[in-house]
Amino acid sequence: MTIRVFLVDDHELFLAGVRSELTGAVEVCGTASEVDIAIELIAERTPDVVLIDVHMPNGGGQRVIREVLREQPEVRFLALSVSDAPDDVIAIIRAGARGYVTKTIGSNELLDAIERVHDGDAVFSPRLAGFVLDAFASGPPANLDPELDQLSPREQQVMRFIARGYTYKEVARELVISVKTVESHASSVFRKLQLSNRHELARWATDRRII
Amino acid sequence: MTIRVFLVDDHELFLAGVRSELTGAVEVCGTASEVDIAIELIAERTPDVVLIDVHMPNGGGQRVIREVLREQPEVRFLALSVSDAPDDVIAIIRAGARGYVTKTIGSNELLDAIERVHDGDAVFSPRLAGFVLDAFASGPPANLDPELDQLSPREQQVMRFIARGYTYKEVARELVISVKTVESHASSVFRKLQLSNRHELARWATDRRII
DNA sequence: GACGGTATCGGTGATGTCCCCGATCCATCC
DNA sequence: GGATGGATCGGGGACATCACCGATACCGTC
Repeated sequence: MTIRVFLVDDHELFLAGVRSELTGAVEVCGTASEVDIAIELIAERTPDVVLIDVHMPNGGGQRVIREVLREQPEVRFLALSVSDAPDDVIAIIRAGARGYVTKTIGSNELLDAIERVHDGDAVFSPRLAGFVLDAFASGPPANLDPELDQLSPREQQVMRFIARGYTYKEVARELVISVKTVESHASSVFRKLQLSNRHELARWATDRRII
Repeated sequence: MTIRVFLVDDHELFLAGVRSELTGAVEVCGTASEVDIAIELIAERTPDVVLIDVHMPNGGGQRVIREVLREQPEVRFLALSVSDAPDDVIAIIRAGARGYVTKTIGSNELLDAIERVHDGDAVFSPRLAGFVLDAFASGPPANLDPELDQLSPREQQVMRFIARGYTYKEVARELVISVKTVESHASSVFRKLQLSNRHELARWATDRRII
């Protein structure tokens, strides 16, 4: 099946360019040039991969990533930026992006990067690779945590609420499912992470900057 | 009644000097020249005020303050240091010290500082005062938090355990009291801080770097 | 000596937490 | 096409949490 890709960039010309380059190879299921619209549309279209610009008014790519991952942890983000500044890379990876490439990239390489991110790889432009490894050594970026991958998307979602101190009832209301289902997911989370209660989970999550 | 004072400094000569200067005016109930020994002896002797050096091997004065306050929140700490570096002052105050004076101080002024700390005042060497006020403006040092003073020492003690995720039963075992007493203290804490459950308390405490 | 605050302990009861057990539905994999 | 695992839901039960009662005792202040 073709990969469903969503594009976010505040430069509409660039958006159109990328769209025409990608069409045929992947399914471009939507585009947005504003942060708030992007968050809404991604929730609606449920793409596999989101190509996202870093610098945008009203919160930038980071905000989109955080907002979307809270509700849809299974969406993969690939940052696409003109900048190769370390701070930008760190910020966007910490927000939860799975990769970072500069806009100098060619369409073939971009397609390759999209496929690799879709398969779960972390992708970085060659000249960023060395720097990224350094950053990993000092502080591991949140979402590439192998322990998190043990959890199904739904379990991650429930886990984030529990760690924030929501009661099961509140989580059930948020996700529009039954309390018993929340209990099931919570039990799975505890078992998989080898934690014994929600307090340990809260500490676990804050230590890893997941919440 | 005379104030019971404990001295901690890794320079034994200095320790002896201060001891002889203070004896008569206050009761020196013990001294220590190592961090671990200090923690043990303070727990045993329960002094009113601890005079403590900032720079020491194995954790420094900060570690002593944190460890002791966890179990004995009513003990007052007065830092006594050769340094007047802003970083040192910030660190030790954040750890929970009630005052900071340099070793250039005379015995009369030191006695006065001890009495004022014992009475609950915050004491700083004159040339540090301006700097301290600046620090307050940017980030209020943890333990001079007015909200914390609403809580009795016992309540603070219980609060710290609760905020760390201990169950009431575990707190009861730690403090060797009944579960019902822990519940009473917890209820008082919630009422005084206007919080409704332990999760809010945990967030409240971490926001203020109390735990 | 009365009063207020702290520390201690107990009972009752509603609700929340977490475990055990069960079940159905659906997508993917071999 | 059956096996596997995820997502959904339910019952029952042990225990934890927290509020609202109550009580006694020790302090210090006024």
